Amino acid sequence: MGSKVRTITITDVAEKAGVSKSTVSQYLNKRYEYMGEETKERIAKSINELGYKPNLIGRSLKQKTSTTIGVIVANISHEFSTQIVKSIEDYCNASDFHIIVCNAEDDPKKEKKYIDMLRAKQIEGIIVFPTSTNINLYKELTEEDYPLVFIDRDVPEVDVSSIMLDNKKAAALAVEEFITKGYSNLGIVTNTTTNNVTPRIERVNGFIEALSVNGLEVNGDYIKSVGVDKINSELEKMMRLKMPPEAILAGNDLVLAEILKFVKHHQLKIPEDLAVIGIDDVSYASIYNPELTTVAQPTSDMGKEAAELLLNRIKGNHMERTNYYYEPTLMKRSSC
Amino acid sequence: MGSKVRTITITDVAEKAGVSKSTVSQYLNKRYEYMGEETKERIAKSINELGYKPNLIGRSLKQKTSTTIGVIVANISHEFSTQIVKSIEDYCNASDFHIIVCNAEDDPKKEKKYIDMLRAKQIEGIIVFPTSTNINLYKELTEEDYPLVFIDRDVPEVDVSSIMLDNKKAAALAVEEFITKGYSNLGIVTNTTTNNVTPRIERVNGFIEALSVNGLEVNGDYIKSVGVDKINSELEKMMRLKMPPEAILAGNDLVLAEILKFVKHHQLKIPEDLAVIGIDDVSYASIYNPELTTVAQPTSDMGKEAAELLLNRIKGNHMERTNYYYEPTLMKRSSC
DNA sequence: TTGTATGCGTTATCAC
DNA sequence: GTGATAACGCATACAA
Repeated sequence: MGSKVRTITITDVAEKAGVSKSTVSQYLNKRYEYMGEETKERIAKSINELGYKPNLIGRSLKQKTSTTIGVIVANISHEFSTQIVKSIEDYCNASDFHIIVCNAEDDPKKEKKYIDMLRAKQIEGIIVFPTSTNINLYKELTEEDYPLVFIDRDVPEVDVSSIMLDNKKAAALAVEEFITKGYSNLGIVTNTTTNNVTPRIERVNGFIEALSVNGLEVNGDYIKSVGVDKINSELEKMMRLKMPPEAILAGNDLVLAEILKFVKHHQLKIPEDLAVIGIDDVSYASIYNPELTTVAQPTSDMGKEAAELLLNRIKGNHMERTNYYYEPTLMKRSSC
Repeated sequence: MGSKVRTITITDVAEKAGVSKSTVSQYLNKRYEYMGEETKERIAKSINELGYKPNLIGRSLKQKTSTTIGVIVANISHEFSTQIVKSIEDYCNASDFHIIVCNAEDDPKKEKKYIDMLRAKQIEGIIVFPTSTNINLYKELTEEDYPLVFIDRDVPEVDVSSIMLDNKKAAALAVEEFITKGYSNLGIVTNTTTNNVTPRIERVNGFIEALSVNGLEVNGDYIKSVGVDKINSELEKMMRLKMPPEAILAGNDLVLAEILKFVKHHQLKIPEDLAVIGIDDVSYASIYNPELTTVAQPTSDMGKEAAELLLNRIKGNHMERTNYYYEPTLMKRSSC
């Protein structure tokens, strides 16, 4: 371990205290019940003097637990991800669990690699932002009864609980706000939906439903799901229509950034020339000019729930698969 | 690990293949030299059929290595931190090392807790954004020859290499840009420097030096290092001076956000009423109105260097303590 | 109340 | 070329 000093073990403590290894082990695990006061003190003293630190690897091997869970985020560059991670960590910290954060970078291969690694390290469970391409891998894990919780996205084919935003409602909130402000030609731009990432699909569906419910016409030209690199050209097309949209809902933070770039480049005014709402309450929403109206996710609650669910599951409380839908919040500002 | 299925081990593979554990172990560790082709094949077959996955905990215990390093970030909410983490991860990934990310939230107690935990888990080394309050802890680690690398901040009292921005130069770049654009009453606002966080101090010093070098007067009223919650009131004071500053350098992303809030609240125009440059190239710099001139850190190079340094150290190449100063880049945009 | 013996899954030594 | 055996650091059943 890099240290030249011989690492000191429970045996050293035992010798120094003049007791056996097992007694020291009992002490470490706070099974004081039948232990003499004097023994306790001698052990405590030896531990201190030797600077003994228990080796968790030894313990893990014996007990087959590691008090550690893994978190595989789809892409750590999203603010959403770091907020969730922070919340998971808070909860785990309070429960004396550790977390290993892995960044799959939207790559199923990397995701698989990390899952394998975490299992090999005897990590007790994983919270995943699933890529939806590793369905068979997820199935394998559930068949082996390996504790797993999804967050942000759902994988219907697999029997795993998922913590999600109520994406339909998020879109509906935005649509209603647009309508309240007097817009009726509404558009939505999201990342590509071809790889079945559920939030994107649900947001588009929620958007369409909300239009219908509010008696507005659905215009296919105003609905685009494309890769981030193609957003700009799609916006070009959309805004050159005879009747361009008056307002656009951005499916996430990256899409929002693309839209703002477009607006800036064409020197449009928000909201006069184009009204905008973004899903995800980006860090600069309230300092942007104009301030950006957004739909916020309760990341803190969502992360906590995911961690709680997983830890309970690890502690043996088996529970049925449930999807948890969290309420989005409209942050009214001035971009609409 | 939660699986009801009995976990299958090297022994099972050995039995099934009709060889001994040692032979299987050799195979796993690719010491094929004296191994019969046929034996290899039988082992490979057994591994496949049984779905055997090596248990890294067992290996760790025996070999006293974990091929894992820890990264303790001061505060994961800074974009800077996630960029660094991403870069470290890339490097480690390529070297088949794993990383455990911990978030100290600027709390030395948490930092200590994480360091203890990582060591107990036999993690082979740590990259830290140091809080500067755990000096004795760092000293202990170096005395035990435990691999450690600092990033972002320096701790002069401790014999550990550090990867940093050339903070003085960063401040100087901003000052020069201000001067080029014709401003001469320059100010700087940073987070509080009372807790000895070196970048903040260096940025202020660099700022002052750059003023002198360029023949400008240093005005103490224009130089503020205060907690984030006090920035607004300090700005109020500063801008109410008979002669307020024409331009302000923001010490980091959080300070920049506060300044932008202030500007917005007072309906000032950037750069006409107040020119602004921020250290840290925030994600919204190029979409803000106006686009924000910033000083960028080469996060990718910095993270890579930190990882490389630590991994080399772990592999035994002892090296003298060195501080690495990385070149900042001025991102010329329109806020100045 | 404490000690002895054994095993967790792996690798390393050395004999065969 | 391959296999017995011990060891890593710890926890636990059982004995004392």
